[in-house]
Amino acid sequence: MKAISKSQIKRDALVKATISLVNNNGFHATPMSKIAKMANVSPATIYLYFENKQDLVNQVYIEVKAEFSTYAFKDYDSEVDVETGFEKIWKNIANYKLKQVDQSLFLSQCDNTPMIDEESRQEGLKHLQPLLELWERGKNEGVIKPLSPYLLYAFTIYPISFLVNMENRNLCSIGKGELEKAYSTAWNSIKI
Amino acid sequence: MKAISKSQIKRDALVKATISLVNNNGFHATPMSKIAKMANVSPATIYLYFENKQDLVNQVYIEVKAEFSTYAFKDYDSEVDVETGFEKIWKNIANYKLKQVDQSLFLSQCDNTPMIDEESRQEGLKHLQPLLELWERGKNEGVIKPLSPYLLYAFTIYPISFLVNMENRNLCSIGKGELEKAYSTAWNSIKI
DNA sequence: GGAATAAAAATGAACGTTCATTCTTTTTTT
DNA sequence: AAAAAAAGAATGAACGTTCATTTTTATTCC
Repeated sequence: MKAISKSQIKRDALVKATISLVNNNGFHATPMSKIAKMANVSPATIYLYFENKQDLVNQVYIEVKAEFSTYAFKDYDSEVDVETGFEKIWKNIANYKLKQVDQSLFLSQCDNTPMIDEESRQEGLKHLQPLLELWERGKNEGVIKPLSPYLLYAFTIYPISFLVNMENRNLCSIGKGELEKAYSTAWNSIKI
Repeated sequence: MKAISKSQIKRDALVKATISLVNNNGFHATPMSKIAKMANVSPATIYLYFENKQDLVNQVYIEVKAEFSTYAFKDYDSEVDVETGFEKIWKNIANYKLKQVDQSLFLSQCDNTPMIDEESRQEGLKHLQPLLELWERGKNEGVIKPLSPYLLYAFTIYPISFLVNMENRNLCSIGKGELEKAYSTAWNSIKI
């Protein structure tokens, strides 16, 4: 059992509060005072852990993105055949987004607003490499259509965000069956 | 030629300024004073046209969404066969998003943040009816897979936003060829 | 081991700034 | 000359951040 320091607990509480409040109110409508209150901490304490508000969200973004990427490639073996590998990664991502709803909403807000530094955004992009390599291999093997990574991403991964957002607003519900349908739609759109 | 009143010109300038500034800075980091300055108007004048800041963005959202929907169904004939109709609508939407980049970015920000009232959001959703009807017909005729409208939207229309966002950040470029590839990927993913 | 003391962590109040909105006055239109 | 539209300056509230102080933790010495 890894010991978790007290200050790590406080930092985590701050990160969690930030995600929740930014999801509900947006970055600029989330005062430091509220973040502090939700984390049961004095406003001044935030500045022991983070330089300023911008630094706070940048760090939260990078951490959430890293957690997401780790989950995305959990139990993924890069030696496995392309379709199997793709299914693994796709379902990992879908499961992450369905389970970690707060994190997903936060990321989708970061990715669609000027809330995050361009630098931190680049930082968060790095982790997707294994998926890009899998696609490259798939194209070489003639299993995947010769499309740019952007197109592949747009038609297979990006749609998941939409579905999760809709489910989160209670506009639709995604059960096992829907998820399976979504997966085969995704694969269908890029397989040869 | 339709006469455009002076106050309509001013209102338009305010709408335009709002879109531009919100795209670059986000809703809450866009002060009324800057909107006024960009529209060559006094801050107080904004309140002759809009109740308050929230009302301003709500109205801008609804108007842009309406403009978008009108464009989406331009020259669309609901009698035409499903594939042809879908191609028409899809390409209309893609062209709108590629040409009206500012409007697209604004919408994508509104759709992914708590910036807009839930009420205005509902309002903006109404216009997509003809597409939903086309999909329904496609399913009945056995041309389109039996998927929920959310899935169909997620895998055909939503990806366009991703591509446009990427192009706008100069991360990729979408020419005629890419657009054609994107369209057939979209159709591929939902056709039987 | 436990009192005394130093260091670190945390706090709440305060500061200066910015912002949305309003009020009074001026300019433009009728 | 009256009415409408627009302006700029003023207001009060809210925010990010800092500062002086208190509380907690760690270290030293008996």
